[in-house]
Amino acid sequence: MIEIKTGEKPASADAVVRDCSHCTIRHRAVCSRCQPHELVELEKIKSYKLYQPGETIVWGGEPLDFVGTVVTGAATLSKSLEDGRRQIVGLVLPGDFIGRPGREHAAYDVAAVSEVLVCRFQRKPFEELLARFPNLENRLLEISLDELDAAREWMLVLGRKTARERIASFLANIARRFAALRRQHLGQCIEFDMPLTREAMADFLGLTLETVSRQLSALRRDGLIRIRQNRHVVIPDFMALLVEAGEDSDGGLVS
Amino acid sequence: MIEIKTGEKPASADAVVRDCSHCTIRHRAVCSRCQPHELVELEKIKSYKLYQPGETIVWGGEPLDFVGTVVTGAATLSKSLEDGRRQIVGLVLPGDFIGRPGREHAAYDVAAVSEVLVCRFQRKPFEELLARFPNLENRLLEISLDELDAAREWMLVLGRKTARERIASFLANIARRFAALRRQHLGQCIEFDMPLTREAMADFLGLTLETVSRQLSALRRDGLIRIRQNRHVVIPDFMALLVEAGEDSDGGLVS
DNA sequence: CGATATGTTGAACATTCTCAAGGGATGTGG
DNA sequence: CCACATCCCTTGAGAATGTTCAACATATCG
Repeated sequence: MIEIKTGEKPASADAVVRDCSHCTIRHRAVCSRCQPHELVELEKIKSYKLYQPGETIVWGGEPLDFVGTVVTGAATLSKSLEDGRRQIVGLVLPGDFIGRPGREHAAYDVAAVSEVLVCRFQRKPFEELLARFPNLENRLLEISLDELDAAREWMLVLGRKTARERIASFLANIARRFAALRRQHLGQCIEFDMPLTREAMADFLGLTLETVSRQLSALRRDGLIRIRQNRHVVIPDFMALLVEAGEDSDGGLVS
Repeated sequence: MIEIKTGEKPASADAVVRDCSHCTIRHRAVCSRCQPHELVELEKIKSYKLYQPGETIVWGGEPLDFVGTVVTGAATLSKSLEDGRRQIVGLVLPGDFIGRPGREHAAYDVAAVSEVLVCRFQRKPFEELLARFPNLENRLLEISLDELDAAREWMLVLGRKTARERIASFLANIARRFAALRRQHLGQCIEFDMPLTREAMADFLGLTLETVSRQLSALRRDGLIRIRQNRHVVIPDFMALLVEAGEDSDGGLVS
């Protein structure tokens, strides 16, 4: 089974990936449909950078001269109001794309929550390749439409779900994404290390960290989840969790 | 000044648009960058359809065999939970795109809130043109990224803003979009007919219709807006409204 | 003009937030 | 190896924002 690092330290980060042919997440990345000769062009404008937990990868509003793909680790996309209220608008996991071609300034803050390895492309040359390689633009369009669907799904969570439903929806989402990365099935018992603190979960869910903590405790009491050492989450019955999330009964296994 | 119909009945709908050269919203639409010979190809797979207020344009989950652009009128994109709770995830105004190329089934409900004229393309042939015309795919990517930004902006509203701030944000949003359609400036006093009922506003804002009504009354009492006949809104001082929305002081006029 | 839709306002209630105190894990230096 | 500090998390009590239920008002449309 292919082991994909998400929270753990990649053993010698620089050595993990050198060229695209050994890349662990290329099947999901923006370059997944590129031909060998196209990859050669991409590699010319590519560089890897490792970010430490807590480090800011992109400052919202600042000029951004690269785009790229997260290879290992987890990062958050967030927006804030002037008085400090923060909303996390996306969780970036391995294979996910960062940055917006065609835009000078970043629209969001991007922050590493664990150690994060990013495969970065200089933005301007990348935009030229986008125009030249339909395979690249195709895939970026698909990725963007998927993220749009995910964002709108989350609007339903933020606008209409209760605190308990939000927590359950969030856990189910994370479980789905980790299962996809590990190529696991969701029918069985699934477990993972929660990449976010309670405070970050609250900022994702539009709640306070106290409410997050209370609802997690409630789900634990009700036997829907188990928690070890605050961060390790076990979901014994995924379908039962989906019911708590207020989702379609079959929404978890299709697609 | 160019008059663009949004809420009003288009005088003889079928006659308004015949060929793309007279289209009122082509500068904003998915086809805005197409060359004349590309428009010829698009016109072959194009047809217009008029929807009545309240009519469903697309049923979420059902097969969808067209995509297209709204020419006149306003429609909502929404998702619902099984128990009936509803969240509007987008407001579709003239020039906006409907549907997702490459997907068999619709992800959201689309419903006309006023009389809506849609310029429809058969989905399969449209996808072929997408692959052949970079100008078309380019523009669709840009549109999708803009909608993604808008969706994430709205996540901040739903997750972190108070009822009063949500209403102010919503009014400011609508004002901005109508001003853009009419090519008006936002510095001056702006007015428009609210396309949504109080209930639909509530479904957009993640509130109840009573809270919407109360907060609108409060904004009216505070002199930030004027309302005539329930639907006609006047914003005498756009910047003051932005302050109530909790946004950057300069966020309204740039871009 | 009456009927139905839509919108407003009030009062009681509920969920979530705020403020506060304390518990547990992890890491560092003595 | 232990004491201590820090960070993260949990739990409680009171407060507040928004919801629910209800009555009434105002448009709109036949």
